[in-house]
Amino acid sequence: MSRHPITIKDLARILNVSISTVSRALKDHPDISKATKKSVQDLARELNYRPNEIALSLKNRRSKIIGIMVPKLVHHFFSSVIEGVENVAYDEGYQVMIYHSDELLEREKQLTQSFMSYRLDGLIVSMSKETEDYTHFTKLSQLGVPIVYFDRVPDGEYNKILFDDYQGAFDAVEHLIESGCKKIVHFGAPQSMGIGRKRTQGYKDALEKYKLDFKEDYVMSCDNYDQALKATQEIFELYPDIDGVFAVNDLTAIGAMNQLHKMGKAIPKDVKVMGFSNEMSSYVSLPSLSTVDQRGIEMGEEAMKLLLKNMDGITRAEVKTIRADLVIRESTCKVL
Amino acid sequence: MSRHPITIKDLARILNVSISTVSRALKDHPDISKATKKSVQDLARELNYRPNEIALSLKNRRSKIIGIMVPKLVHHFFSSVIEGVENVAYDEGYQVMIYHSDELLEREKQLTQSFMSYRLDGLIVSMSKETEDYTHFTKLSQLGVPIVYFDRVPDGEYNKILFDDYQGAFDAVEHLIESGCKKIVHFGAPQSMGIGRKRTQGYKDALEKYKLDFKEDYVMSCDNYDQALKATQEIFELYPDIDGVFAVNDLTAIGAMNQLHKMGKAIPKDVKVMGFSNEMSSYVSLPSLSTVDQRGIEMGEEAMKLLLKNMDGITRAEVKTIRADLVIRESTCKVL
DNA sequence: ATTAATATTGCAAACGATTGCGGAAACGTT
DNA sequence: AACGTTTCCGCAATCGTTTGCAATATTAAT
Repeated sequence: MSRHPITIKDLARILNVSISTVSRALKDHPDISKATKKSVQDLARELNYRPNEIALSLKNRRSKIIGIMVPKLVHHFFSSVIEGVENVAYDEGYQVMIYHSDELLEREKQLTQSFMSYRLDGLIVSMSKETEDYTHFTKLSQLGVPIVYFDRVPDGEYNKILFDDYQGAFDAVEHLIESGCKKIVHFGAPQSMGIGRKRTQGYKDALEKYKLDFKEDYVMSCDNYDQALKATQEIFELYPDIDGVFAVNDLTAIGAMNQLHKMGKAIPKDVKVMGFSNEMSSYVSLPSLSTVDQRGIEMGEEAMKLLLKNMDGITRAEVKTIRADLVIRESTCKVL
Repeated sequence: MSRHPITIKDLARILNVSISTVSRALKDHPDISKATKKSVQDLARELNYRPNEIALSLKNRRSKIIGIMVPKLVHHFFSSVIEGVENVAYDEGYQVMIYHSDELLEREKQLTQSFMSYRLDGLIVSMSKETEDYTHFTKLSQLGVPIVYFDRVPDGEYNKILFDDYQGAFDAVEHLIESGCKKIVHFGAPQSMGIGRKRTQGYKDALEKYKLDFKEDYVMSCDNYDQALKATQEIFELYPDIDGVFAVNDLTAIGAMNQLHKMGKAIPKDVKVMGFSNEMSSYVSLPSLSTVDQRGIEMGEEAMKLLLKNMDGITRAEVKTIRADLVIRESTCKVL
């Protein structure tokens, strides 16, 4: 049944008018008589005519599509950013093309090429873990493509939407302290990653504010579930009187909780735990995990708004920071 | 810096040849002399020329893009299907456009319109929960757009990739029985949903095979975490000697486990629990949850392969079923 | 009735790329 | 020198749409 979708030409042929007349009639151009307009519009409706966006893209040199590139689809945070972007984009008549780099630099480069070939109008991107050299993005910028970075961003003067990792970490640790913790360990991401550094710094500064002793030993490089099991075992054998854990993400925190449970420590009675991200798992863990919400939807909305601004021609680099929200659950409950 | 990307015309102008010559030189057409070819190709490389896919789409009446429409991005299952689709698509030179219906029928319809406007080459779709009338998809088919449905599919003769929900459920319950359970409740999705019916049927048949008594009371309509907390409370107060739970998805199963824990029941000693889907949470729950893996990546790969077949002109409807894989973890451990 | 003004409509180029066909050199053959 | 081949290249149409400008038809003004 490969019948072509109907085009403006078909309408013109059927009604025995020129294609320009059809085109103008469809957009209510004043030059066209009421009668002609009506007949064209009626037929268009009847035949379910849809303009060919491809042809329009070619003609207008813009696609009305923007791209969003994320390193992982499965993370709740990225999914919610996408949702936020879509919210704003759809309202403005933009289509969203999702690019999934899968944390692969090669894939990322390949996708930027494809991005260019399809002449999308703008790009929102969070870089892969592997990405250190980001010239494939700056090249796009130089060609006049508006880009907004979020979360995993490059250094320098670019449009960015940032999550306030430092403040989130600070608040999280402060909350642990206020809940009664004196000896808090930190399971952090490698310090080569921006979020690793910032969250660790927040941890340190919160300790300092409350004059708690900071030990190098209390900071472990550990950012996933399985690593957390091992790291927890190790550190608690070394320092059995630790009473708080601040992890760089939720799964790491849950790993710590599960291992502590196995070691006979009660949460939150003996040890309090905080995660980071507010993934689904933190809601259903046992006990439920206090964490830091990254407000992904809001982040996506802000990113899209900033992109729209840039597509309108405003080019000065702008940075917007999203503040963290603590989500307090059982794992940090004060126990009387 | 809104300089246009360079086109075949630019190359032609610079080298003082016709655009047809450039076009042919770039594709190594035998009509073009070695010398000309070289100069064209060299310049193209130097100027980083990329063909305008939009123009090609218009000319060829095909976009080399396929769409995949999913109701939710955040579910691990859908994310992995997308990954599978991408794997095959990229190898075949197709770009993947992800459509996110967000479980909204309205959005779904809107997206199919947009899909048409962009003349994508094919569509892989899992329908939203709200979708009962799916004529917006069959209309696309009638226009010659190849469609492959997966997971949430319409009734009738269509291309489908199905997960064997019945067998997965059967195996899951059989596993519970073999682990020693005698009284197994089922937390199921509404019977209006296909997966609800099929998984419940698998549950019933497994019971029958082992001559276990089936009670209407043992089947509860309950398919999320919070509902599971309440349902578990209710059913275990009524029937304290239940020793097995089979839930329609992982979060429901985890809800059951957490409530049971609160009620002082030990898992897997007193009660064994099985989920369905193999989401991340099932790996990190306490105890870790036995579940049914839906092999999303494979499903995506099969879907894309079937779509490719259809885009090549094979039109007979085909149905492919993916068999379930049990993932055995602590929640169903035999306790000696 | 003639001219001017206005209301409608169509022609054709453009967006970037492909491709059938025809044409012009350059060559070899007699 | 005249012809046929071969080699290489350009013209122009095409995909679906928009739009400046020219052209025609209609009405009003004289």
